[in-house]
Amino acid sequence: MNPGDGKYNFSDIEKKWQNHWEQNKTFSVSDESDKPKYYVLDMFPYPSGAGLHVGHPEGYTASDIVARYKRMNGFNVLHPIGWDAFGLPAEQYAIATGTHPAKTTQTNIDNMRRQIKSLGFSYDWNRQVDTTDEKYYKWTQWIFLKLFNSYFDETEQKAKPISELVKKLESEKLYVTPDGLLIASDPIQAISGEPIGAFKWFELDNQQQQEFLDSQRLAYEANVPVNWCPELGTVLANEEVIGGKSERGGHPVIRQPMRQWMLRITKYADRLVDDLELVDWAHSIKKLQTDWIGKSTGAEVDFAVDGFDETITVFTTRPDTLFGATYMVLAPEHPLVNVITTADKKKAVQKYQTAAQMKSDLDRTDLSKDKTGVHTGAFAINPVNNKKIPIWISDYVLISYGTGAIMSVPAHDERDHEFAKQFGLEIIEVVKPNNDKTIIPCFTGDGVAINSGQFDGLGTDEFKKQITEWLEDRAIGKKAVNYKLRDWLFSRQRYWGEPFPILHKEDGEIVALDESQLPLTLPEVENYAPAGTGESPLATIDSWLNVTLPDGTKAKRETNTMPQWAGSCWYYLRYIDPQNDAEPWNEEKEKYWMPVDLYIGGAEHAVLHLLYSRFWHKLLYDLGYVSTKEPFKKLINQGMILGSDGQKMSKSRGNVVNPDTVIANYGADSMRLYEMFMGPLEASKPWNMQSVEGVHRFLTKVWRLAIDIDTGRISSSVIDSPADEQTIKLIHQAIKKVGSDIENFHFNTAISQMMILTNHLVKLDSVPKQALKALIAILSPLAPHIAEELWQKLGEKNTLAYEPWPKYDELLAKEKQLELAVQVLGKIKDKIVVNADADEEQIKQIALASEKVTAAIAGKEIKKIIIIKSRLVNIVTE
RNA sequence: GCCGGAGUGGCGGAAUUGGCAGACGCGCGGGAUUCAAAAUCCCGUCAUGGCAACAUGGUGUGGGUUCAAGUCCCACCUCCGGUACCA
Repeated sequence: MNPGDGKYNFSDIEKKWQNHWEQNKTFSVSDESDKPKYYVLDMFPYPSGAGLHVGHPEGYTASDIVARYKRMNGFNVLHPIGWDAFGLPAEQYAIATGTHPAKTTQTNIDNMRRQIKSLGFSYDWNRQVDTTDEKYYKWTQWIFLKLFNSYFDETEQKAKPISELVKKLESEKLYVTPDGLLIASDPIQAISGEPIGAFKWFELDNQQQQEFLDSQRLAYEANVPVNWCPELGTVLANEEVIGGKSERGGHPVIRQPMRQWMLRITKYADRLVDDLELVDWAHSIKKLQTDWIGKSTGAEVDFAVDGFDETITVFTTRPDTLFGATYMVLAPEHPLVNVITTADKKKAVQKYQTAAQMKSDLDRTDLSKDKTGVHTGAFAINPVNNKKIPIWISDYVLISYGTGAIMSVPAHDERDHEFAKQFGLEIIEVVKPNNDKTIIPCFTGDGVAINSGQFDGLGTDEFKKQITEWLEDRAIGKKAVNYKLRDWLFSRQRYWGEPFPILHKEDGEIVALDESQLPLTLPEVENYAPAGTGESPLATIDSWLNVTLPDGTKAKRETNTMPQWAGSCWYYLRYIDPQNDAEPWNEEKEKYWMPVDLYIGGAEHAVLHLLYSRFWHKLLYDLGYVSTKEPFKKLINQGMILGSDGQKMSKSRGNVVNPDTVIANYGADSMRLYEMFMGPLEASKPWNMQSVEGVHRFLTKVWRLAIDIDTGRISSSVIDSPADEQTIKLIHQAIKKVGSDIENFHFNTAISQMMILTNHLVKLDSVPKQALKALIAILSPLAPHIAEELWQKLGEKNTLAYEPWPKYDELLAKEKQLELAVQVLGKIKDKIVVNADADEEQIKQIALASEKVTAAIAGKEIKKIIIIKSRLVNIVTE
């Protein structure tokens, strides 16, 4: 061995321990243990061709530190990783090159796995999941079948098997109304015997029964408007449409209804809001979800159309402003538009409807600074005062919210106000502010009713209550709730996704595959491009598409595939029992591991992924497959890592940092430490390569503290003798602070504290072995490779991974002597040193004895002396 | 526009939640070691004035509460993130 050979060789050390952990299956975790469980989950990555980005390891490092810390504290820790591997990039690459997406995906997974492994995370690699693996998506399809075969029981507010609904219908506990609603045959509900106009189950023919059941399923088919590009022969996502043209090629895109699969997430809207109370998430994320769901309470009101039998129902949150409704607006797509439009207006209305159809949802909002609209020529009757009000159409009213129609109160709604100004419509004020005398042009707040007949003088809340009753008494309105949340459009016209386990019979009947027929795997195709008919490439594979059922009838497979969200909706459950081929997970194991104790991931998934998986979880809960109402107990969103220029990292800016480079130059431990040292986990912060060097220097310092770099053996200055008082104090302070900082996710200050301890230890002539061991132990969750290596060099045989977290003594961590600031009127005049156990009187005497203090208070009267033990003394003078 | 979050040295950030502002790290300046360099170590580093002890000011801006404010209250400015006519 040559001088210097024993220096900190991170590459060898890190490789050595990564191999050691792998070969010894150090982090493979058992489902049976006496220890308390702890489930730490990372948002699993999409295996992109670009590989890992420095943003990924931030969350992964944080969760790994917690996982390792919890292991050392006696928990049985489940810490898995997997691959969210369906996705557009692999499919686009397939369209361009003909390479099977599975092949691209596998290459990318291999690369990303190598990168993740090179960071030394303590994942249980036996539990990897891959959403594109048919052994995995078999169960994604299984959950889809659960959705398809369930309905939502409104009275119990939970999902139930649709077979139970059939039983209730057959036994005539429920009837079906002509407009497809369920009503109870219960005598309380239907006082005078049989509900009028409702059908008993046997009164419906087979097709009607099927149609009715389909209308109740949590997964259903519907015609919904999509971005259809005839030129490209495909449906486009909203992001792929720019200014009404396709992003690629610039071809026109129209909003066209097409057959799509939908999931009835809206049935869970209330529970998705209410159960946020049960989880420990950042307030801002909860609010984001609540706003997304957008529950609003108000009333539905029927307006008669003058000269027609039809009525138009509107939804309003302000029924108290009914007297101010001076006109009405329908969405251009509203079905009654064509019925009520007068002959002289037909042309203009149709022109407007076509124009609206050409615009995407985004354009309808973004580009229109001025309100547009057309009068239909028809009039409605305001039910509160029988006034005739004009009916307009305008694209500021959305067909997909509420009833697709509004009553317009231009005096108290900004959008209506703007519209009325634009077209010179009447504005009547019906609310005045509570205390304000001045009339505000468009007052949208609560106040007191005016110009509202017998309701004048009522406060907004009271008015709402009374008018709703008034409407209900006359059967022209009722209380109603609406949500911004829409049913989830669940189908994509793509190849690279989970196929739906659904068959369409020739007579139109929809049949689900039996669970025993799963998985329904993807066929091989020649060409990955869309079929051109709005269908996926699957529609072009006749051998896969056409099926003959056992009874001889012919059917076609569903050619849509599921969106990328599907696989990520439940992966945290599969980790619990990833090899199980008989069921998605074992019940006992689920009870043991769930819920996820800590979930770390990017804030970009704050709404959709978390909402969708909560929805699926609630379905599974209702059906008895999972034991918790909510899947994720605690959620942390790591902030974004920016380039050194403070900008978002991107190829075009040339500020992307590749983790491989950092690991090659400084090692995984330095990388991990730096990611955590940058600042608070949840904040976004810029990368600075020089600071990486800083934490690297710290690790080198720890290494030299323990190791003689010439021999590579434990340094002769490390001795087995008791530490001095100061050292003991710093050790105990460090154990305490690092532990509590990890529990609170303050990794940056935990590292600072270890630096303080190390800076002290290197100054000592001899290093007490116990001090060194404590430092290594508390460093190990953050920088596990160097810690394991030093631990071993100190003669320890076992991995540090399950070594108990060092204990600290509160008394020993305390300062014996305290330095207090002495202030006069809040300004520091001097500092004094007192014993930690000094009482207030003693502190006072010492403080007043200070020359600088006596000088400062000379000639003044002392009014008060404030003593904050261990902090300061403040002398208040006249 | 609306809703969140944040503004602290040259930079990243600390500050027991109302109690010594700037911990820790980067950078920078000076020094030691070295033939020299790298590495390492030591000293300094908020601003202004002063050789210095020290004094004064200082946490986006303006006001307020308090013995005491980065922290609490009111108004405003800037940046970042989300959202987009949801009646």
